[in-house]
Amino acid sequence: MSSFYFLVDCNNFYVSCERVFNAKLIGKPVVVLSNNDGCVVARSNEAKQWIPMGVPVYKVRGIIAQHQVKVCSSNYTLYGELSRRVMSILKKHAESMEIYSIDEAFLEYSDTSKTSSDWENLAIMIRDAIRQSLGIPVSIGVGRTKTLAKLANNQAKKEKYGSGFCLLDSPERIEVLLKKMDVQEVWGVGRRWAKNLKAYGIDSAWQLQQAPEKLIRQKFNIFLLRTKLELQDVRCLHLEHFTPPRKSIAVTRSFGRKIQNILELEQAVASYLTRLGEKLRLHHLKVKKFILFIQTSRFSKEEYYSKSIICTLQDYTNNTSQLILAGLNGLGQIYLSEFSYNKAGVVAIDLRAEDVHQGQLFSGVIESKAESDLMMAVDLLNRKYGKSSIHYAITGLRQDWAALSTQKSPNYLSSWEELLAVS
DNA sequence: TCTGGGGTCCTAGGACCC
DNA sequence: TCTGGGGTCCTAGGACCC
Repeated sequence: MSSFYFLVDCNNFYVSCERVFNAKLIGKPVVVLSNNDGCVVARSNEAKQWIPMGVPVYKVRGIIAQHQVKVCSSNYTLYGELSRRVMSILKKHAESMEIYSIDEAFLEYSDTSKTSSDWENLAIMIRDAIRQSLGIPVSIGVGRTKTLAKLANNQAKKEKYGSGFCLLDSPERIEVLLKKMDVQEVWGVGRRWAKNLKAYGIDSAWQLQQAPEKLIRQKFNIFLLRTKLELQDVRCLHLEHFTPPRKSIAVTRSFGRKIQNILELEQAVASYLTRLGEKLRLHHLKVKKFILFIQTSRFSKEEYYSKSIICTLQDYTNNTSQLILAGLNGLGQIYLSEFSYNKAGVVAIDLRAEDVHQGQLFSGVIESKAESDLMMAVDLLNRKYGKSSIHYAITGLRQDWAALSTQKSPNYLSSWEELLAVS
């Protein structure tokens, strides 16, 4: 007998986080918006009936007003902090655990003598522990494979007045659930593949489980084959106990308005590279190459332009001035003055741990201690006195091209100035 | 007027090399 | 004039996830 996986997933996580600190949001329809205040990225149960996931806000302004839906800008610092607390509670209840995303974790239990009701009691205990200490509701799906645990979790979330728990411990239960589930609800099957699968007559999760291996392998790929096997209760994916090293780190943003002027574009690129430098230093990484891209809006009627360039540093670095120098050089090569841009970004690739030294014998660039000390001092001051207290002049003072975030909740947990006052 | 951001992995085509 | 086969790298794009 193999072990069981519990997939614990926080319900409407961002909305639940906002509710922890603002009781007025409880029981009301609430949505949380993306960075740019552009799209809806989380909805409370009350809001789900009217507002689709991912919809641009301007399309649902009317509905928001009509039903008095509360609107929050996203506050990732707050969500990250609450996530850390959820995970530390889960860890106490698990034999081993993998943090899968900001609001989900897989727990593994190998005790095979437990009955169905033992598993349910364990799940209820975990759920109540998190609700009581943090006020965050969770749903729990249980299965022998990760894919089945995910699917069980989907089901647990659907049961409106149920326990938020679903267990798949027998072939009969698996069959009943898979027959109810559309193939697109399976973890790893997105919109495109669902459409292709349906063209082969595979509409439900059950039909995918039953589909010939040869078809899946030939018309799709090895990933989907693995998913199919996991639906058959054959374990292909295991718990990942350590987080693999990052392969890329990105800073990309849409602007609050369109930019045509290269000077403003330079400000944006320099700002993003400043942020990239901070992220690199935070993760103790250095970069040799980064992708710089600029693009016009995909939704605009005007001609679409999207161009990227790989900027190569002389040596691995996390020094902001060197990043900016290389970035501005790259920007000059891809910028065309006839377009109005709505987004830019930088993506660090070719990363290396900070402590690996491999000097370039002939490059003549050996990073001085003075330079890295300077970066450390800048990071320290910006953490202490707030973002961009110290910054490069090229990043601009006004930044009126930057996107807005108008409904943001305070950083209740991570900033002394914004701590919740109890009177 | 206003359509997110940050990841992973795979594939296909062209350039170039032997 | 005939124009192979296999490898790598680069670039762009597409699929998926949260």
